[in-house]
Amino acid sequence: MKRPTITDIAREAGVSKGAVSYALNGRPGVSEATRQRITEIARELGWAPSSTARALSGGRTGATGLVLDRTLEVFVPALLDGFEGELLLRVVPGRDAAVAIYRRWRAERKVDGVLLTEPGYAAELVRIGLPAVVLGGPGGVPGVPSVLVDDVTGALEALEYLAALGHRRVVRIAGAAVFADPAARKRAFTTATTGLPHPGTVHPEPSADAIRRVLAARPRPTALLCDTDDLAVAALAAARELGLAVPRDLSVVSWDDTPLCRLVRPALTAIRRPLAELGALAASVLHDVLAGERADDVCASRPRLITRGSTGPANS
Amino acid sequence: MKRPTITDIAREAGVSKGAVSYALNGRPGVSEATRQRITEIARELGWAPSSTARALSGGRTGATGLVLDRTLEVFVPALLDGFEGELLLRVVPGRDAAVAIYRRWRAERKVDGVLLTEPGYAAELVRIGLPAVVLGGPGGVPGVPSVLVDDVTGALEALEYLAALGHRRVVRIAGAAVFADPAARKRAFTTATTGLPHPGTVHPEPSADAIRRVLAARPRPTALLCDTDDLAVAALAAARELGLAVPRDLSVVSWDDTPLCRLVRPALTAIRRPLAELGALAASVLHDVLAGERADDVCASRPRLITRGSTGPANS
DNA sequence: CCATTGGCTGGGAGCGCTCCCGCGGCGAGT
DNA sequence: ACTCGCCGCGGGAGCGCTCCCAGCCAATGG
Repeated sequence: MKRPTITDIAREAGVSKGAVSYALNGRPGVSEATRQRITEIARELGWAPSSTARALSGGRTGATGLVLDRTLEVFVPALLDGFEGELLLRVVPGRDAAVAIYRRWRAERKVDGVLLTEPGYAAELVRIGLPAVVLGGPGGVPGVPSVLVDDVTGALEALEYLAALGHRRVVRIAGAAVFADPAARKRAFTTATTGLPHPGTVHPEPSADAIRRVLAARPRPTALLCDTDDLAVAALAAARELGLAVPRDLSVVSWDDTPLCRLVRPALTAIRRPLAELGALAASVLHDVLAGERADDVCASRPRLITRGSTGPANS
Repeated sequence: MKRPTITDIAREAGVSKGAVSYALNGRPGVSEATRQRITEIARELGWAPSSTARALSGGRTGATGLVLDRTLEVFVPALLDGFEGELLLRVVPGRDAAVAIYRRWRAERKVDGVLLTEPGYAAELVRIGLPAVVLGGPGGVPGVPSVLVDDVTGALEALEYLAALGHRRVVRIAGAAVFADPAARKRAFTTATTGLPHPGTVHPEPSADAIRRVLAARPRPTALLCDTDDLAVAALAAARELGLAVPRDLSVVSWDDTPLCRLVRPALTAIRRPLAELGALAASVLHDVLAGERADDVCASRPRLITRGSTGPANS
């Protein structure tokens, strides 16, 4: 009942361990006939490579690390969906704890590389010497490529849609958007709204209070573009408290389209970002980095606007 | 710049590898003086144990596996919060894929054990030969202990609270609650409501349609106890569509208290389960199982009722 | 004073795999 | 026909750690 090793296979096949290793890894050094035979024996012995032995010998663990801040919870499944391979996950309370984990992972050779959920860590990771890929953030640190979502076209599409509905006073509620470049969003929003008679403004505070204040302004905005789904839900709540009907008096567009958007009433129109694709891209970029190839920033396909009940024609 | 190994430490300290190993692992066999010296040298050399070498030699990887179904997304952070150590995470589309992952993890010695999010896998895991712990579900499979949340007292507290508010017609909306034993919840609900003039009923279908149908019944229930936060949000939406004001015409109590409960309006009264504690318990129980000790089911501390705006006095 | 005990320690054999080195054997070149 | 070169494979040395075993020395009892 003991687990078979390549030594067992070698004995069974009458060859050496080395030959078995080459054969099973599909690399040159053995004849096709021998390879076939070895593969067959391995199959019927039920052999599977020991990840630990591989890791020791090869210096690679095959796992990628992800240190999570609590705010990201909702996005992990979507991200992992596209991510091939295992993720070693760790939830930490703050920045120092995160850096400590990165250090330890590096020292203990626990992971080959890590995914960063915010660009602020990139420089630190370079210092630690752990390969890393930034999700969604702006690049800039040499050796730490980013995988990006094109928030600019996403924002443009949403704003064009709102413009077509007659909205002229659009306010963006900026917030702690994950996998996003705040500067890019801001730029996209301001350039897209410069043609409007009442240029859209950006509100920097993500609190519910801020939303109430925005809605109390005169003339009142007819549409909100919220950086996160949470903010959009908070906006719905604020509108309700102020006696504003959505979408009659106010249209709300959200960013991300987590399941939450379909649960609330009215259901939220949202800019859906291809998060699964982001995960897949991150995996392949990290792979390139580990292979020693120079990896550049890559961009996922454009977001799509999902229209639901929270948007409608402007009414003033 | 090479990473120090215990051999380096041994050379530096003038002792053998074996002595270093014993000293750094705090086990008997070396004198206290030698241990001190070795520890000091290890520290100044910046030594950290190689997890891969440990895993190869010791047969333990130190990692726990968690295969995720997409429905659980929201709970992972809370769970991990209490879980000490790393979790190897994998999202899969269905049951077969999950079993395949378990098999592979076992064959490749990727993880020491796994956390199960539903009891249905327990028997399979025994067959595969992977140590496992069931989160929240009913036990029953020998060798696979469960960590439980006391849903009975949670349900009782909520129902007592509703009774005190004058509610006599309470309906439970059953759903796909995670980390829970459906049978226990049902039992708790039926026993707690047998004293009421209109005994509470359990509706087995978790859809929004079902909720609408429940609310269309005459006499209409005055309170709903929803198995999940999603269902509670759906209930709020359904109530709204039917012109029912919450909490004036209908009180809604939710189970779990994810952040969602505070975002919607009215904010949801919820039975908060100690999920972080569940994670911590799971870690320690799994530890016991791995140590070969017989582990029994354990129960986390009782849930707490968090009252918010979705509940109020009965109005009919 | 010598044998026995017991605490410390050095040596070394694995754990399962990768990869380098080198050796036979075969076909091709002159 | 002889040599050269290359292909296919065997042998073995690590990777860093754990843990068993035997040897050493001091303390102790007879």
